[in-house]
Amino acid sequence: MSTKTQDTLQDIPHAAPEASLDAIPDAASGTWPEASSQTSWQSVHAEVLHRIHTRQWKPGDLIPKEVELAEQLGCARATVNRALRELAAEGFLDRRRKAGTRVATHPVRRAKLDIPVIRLEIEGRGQKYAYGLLFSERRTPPPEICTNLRVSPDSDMLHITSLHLADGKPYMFEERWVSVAATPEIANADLSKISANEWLVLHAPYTKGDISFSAVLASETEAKVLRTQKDAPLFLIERTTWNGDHGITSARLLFAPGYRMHSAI
Amino acid sequence: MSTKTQDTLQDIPHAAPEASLDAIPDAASGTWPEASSQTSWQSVHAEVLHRIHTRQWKPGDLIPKEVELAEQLGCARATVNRALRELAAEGFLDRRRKAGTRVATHPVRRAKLDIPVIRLEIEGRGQKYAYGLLFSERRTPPPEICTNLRVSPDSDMLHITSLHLADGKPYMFEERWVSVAATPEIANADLSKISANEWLVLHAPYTKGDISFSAVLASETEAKVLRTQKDAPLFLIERTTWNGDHGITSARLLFAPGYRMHSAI
DNA sequence: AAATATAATATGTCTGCACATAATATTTCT
DNA sequence: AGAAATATTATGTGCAGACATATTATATTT
Repeated sequence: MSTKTQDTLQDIPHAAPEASLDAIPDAASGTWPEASSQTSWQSVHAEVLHRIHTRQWKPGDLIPKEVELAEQLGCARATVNRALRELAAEGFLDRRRKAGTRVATHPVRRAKLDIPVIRLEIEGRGQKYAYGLLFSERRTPPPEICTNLRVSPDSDMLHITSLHLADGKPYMFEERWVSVAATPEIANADLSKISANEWLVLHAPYTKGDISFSAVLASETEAKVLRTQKDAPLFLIERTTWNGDHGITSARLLFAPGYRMHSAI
Repeated sequence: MSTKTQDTLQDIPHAAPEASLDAIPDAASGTWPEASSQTSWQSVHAEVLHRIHTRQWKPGDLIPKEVELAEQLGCARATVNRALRELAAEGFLDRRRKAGTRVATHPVRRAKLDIPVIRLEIEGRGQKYAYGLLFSERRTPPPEICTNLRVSPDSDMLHITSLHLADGKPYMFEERWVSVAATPEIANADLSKISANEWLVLHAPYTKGDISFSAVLASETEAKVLRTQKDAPLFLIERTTWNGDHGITSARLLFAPGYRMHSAI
């Protein structure tokens, strides 16, 4: 899967002394598009990453400053800046204003977890999605929800449990509390048609959220709903969101045994 | 008013009536003083996010084009571009070249999981970290590792199991296979002093990685090592990394009961 | 009417320049 | 010497202008 990045790397080093921004003749490159003409920030990104990977620059090393690199690679400082900024955001570099840029000593790997709406997750795998509303009531929340969402014990809330299925098999069991005060319109939504999850995504924006992952044992009822054994190991996602100071919703998502969440890093 | 552009943007936050504005806790909040008379991309970022949160721009809506926004907010297009680009990267916006920019209909939330070296994770919580090498051998890998790492069944590998402790209590049980061919120097490392995890971070860069999370039951031996019961629910991280086409290492990280991984979104 | 070429357009990126900011290095003062 | 003021410097950000590229909209041809 060596894309053209490799090639561009090779190209970078020879920086034309004069040739400023004039159209570089495509020369012999006529092969694949977007190959040569652009000494882009992506090339710089790739080149720097390459130097890190080949250990020309080792963890902790101070790398050349932006102007120097720009000169070396034959591009503008802004371009180098863009590349280094992204690399820093990805955790490969540490940058500090007057101190310079160095290779991260402890590459805190940032796994980017895309957490799509459950329906899309299932459909994305080519399975058939189905959804069932199990239970719904409007009442005051139990203490732990109050703590979680930081709402008062007498708030008006919706308590919903539902089941998401993939190809007809139980996939995820959702138990959710929604603040009606924060999103009054949900009282009118037909939650047997659209999942609360999805409704909220479309109608209740949030500014802040919290998500946690853990492993738990299936209780008797949970096992029954998910059609598995009591004490089966279940993957649990707990999720809470706020809009400003308003607690919006708090959910417990229990996945059927065998569920694996994964990601590239 | 006075000059030309400068003032306009600082005013933005006030543009909206009442309430929700103060809901933005951090970010630009502190920096309202006249200090920066220039319009920052962060202000634009905040303003756009604000309009999304207040549903002036709803999911699916097409928002003004960059030049218009730039004019509206009194800044350069590059500045708007930077803000919108970040918002798109964060999953709030969808952008396509001639089609324009619209509010994401299914805000795929990106949880950024910081996965630090285990030692730092523990020390970061103020606990005392300890590490013990349980077992180490050099041999050919079992089939599933071959598949995982895509190496041949007769490759020279290191098989290591170790235990990480927090405040003296078992925290994580690690079973790892390392390709000696890919990183020969590891044969000389003293893995009773430094964990393979940490050694690899410093000496074996990788270009590609894969990580997955799931819930499993503790086997008898796993339970014993982690000082818990057989069939306890354990949080499992499986991790594999490559450098180019070379499989580097594949690890199974089993966390003691009660472990929760979490993140803000 | 369908297929194809052509124009229009919003975003993507590069450049050169200027100034802001944070941190370090140096000097000055007590 | 130690503290405080000052200079230095690498990164951070803003701007205007130009061109590149992807896509859509429109015109033209078959």
